[in-house]
Amino acid sequence: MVTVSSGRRPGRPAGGKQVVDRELVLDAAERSIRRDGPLVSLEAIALEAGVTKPVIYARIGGRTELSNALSARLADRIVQSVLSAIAGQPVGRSALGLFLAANLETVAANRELFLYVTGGSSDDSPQRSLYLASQSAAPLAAQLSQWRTATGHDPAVAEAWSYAIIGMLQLTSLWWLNQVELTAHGLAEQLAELLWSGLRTPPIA
Amino acid sequence: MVTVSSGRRPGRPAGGKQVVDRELVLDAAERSIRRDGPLVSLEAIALEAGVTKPVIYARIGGRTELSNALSARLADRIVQSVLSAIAGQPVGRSALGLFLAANLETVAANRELFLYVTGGSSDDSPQRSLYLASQSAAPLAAQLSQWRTATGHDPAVAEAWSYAIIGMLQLTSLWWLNQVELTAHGLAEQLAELLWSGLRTPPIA
DNA sequence: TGGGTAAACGTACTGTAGGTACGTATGCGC
DNA sequence: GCGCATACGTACCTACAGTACGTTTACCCA
Repeated sequence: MVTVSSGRRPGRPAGGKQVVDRELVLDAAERSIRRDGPLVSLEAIALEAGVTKPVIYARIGGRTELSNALSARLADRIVQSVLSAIAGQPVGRSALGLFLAANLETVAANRELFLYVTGGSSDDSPQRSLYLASQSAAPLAAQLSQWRTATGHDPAVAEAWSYAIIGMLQLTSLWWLNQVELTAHGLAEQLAELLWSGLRTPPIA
Repeated sequence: MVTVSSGRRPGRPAGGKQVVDRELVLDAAERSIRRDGPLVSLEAIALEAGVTKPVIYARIGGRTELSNALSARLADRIVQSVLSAIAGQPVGRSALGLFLAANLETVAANRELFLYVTGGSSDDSPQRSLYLASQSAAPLAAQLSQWRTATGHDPAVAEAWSYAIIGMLQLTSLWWLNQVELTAHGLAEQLAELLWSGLRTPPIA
């Protein structure tokens, strides 16, 4: 009898199917990050998934790719949350507040994952922040561009503006997650005021 | 004869003064980062400084502290550059444009350092982004708060807004540094428009 | 003037984590 | 029932952050 400690065993599994697929690895990575913080090692993640390191590499491909894959997950959650929050709302300050609040709430609900993705150590960290950002920025840019055109303005600013808005959210989230004495709604309102009306709020007259 | 390869030699130096002080180490770190990118090892930095690793630890204290010290340097350069750009200017959209342009130009002039500081690998990356941000955000918040009060508005938003603006700049910088087909001035203008007038630019009527 | 002490620093080590080469166990087709 | 491809674990290499310790030198006091 050669029972292995883990449930997993070497050898080709029956059915021609991998026992632990890519999604299960990502699930395990998320659990590990939630439990141990953004500094988890790949080995710990592998252990959590019930496999060994080379399997992680076969499914995902290194720490950078893992981070990208998790970025995609988080970005998707954010986008979904935002879309369902502003569904049916007319473009306007109210919808903007909902957009921001949904963003903040989703980040808060995925706190450790957000920290992992925006800062966790990797080989090319700067590019990774961009990777997460670009996934949220792309749909936003499309919306902005469309809206600018519809209101008779130049849509050329859409891309820069979308990165600006995402960057604003990313850093305020980080700041907010580290001290908080503000509800997501409260912070969203403050940001909405800035973003909707700009700094040029006229003197009270 | 026991000549050491390097110019440095062990033993207590004459004059009771350290040969390589903290500032020289930071200079060496900057040179290394500029030359080899944000992934330089501490050993490479030590070599560049003409000393060995333990000296780095004695002067600075680990990779996190090194990053913080360099953050402080970069933040200081940005603040100085911004101050001299808007000196004497009245608060307004024009000054805002100058503020943003000065920021972008300084970041571009310290490209690798910026990448190191905002993303370089460390143990607690997320906090480090905040560290850099907080140093730029603090003076900005003070200004904002003062201005809001002067114009009869609630200054409570100042802190959140300053992080929002810094975050906007941080991510747009990162995005801009990675493709650029825009001058610093051009991007600054786009951001100034958003930040000054807000999304609520009225339909053309 | 010489010996003891403290300062400064390099050498050499440890631990950890990312990434990889290789062997081995199993299922499937012929 | 025998090759062959597949899937996986074992064991390793490498790089780097961080540290213990020994050695070299200056300073100071007798």
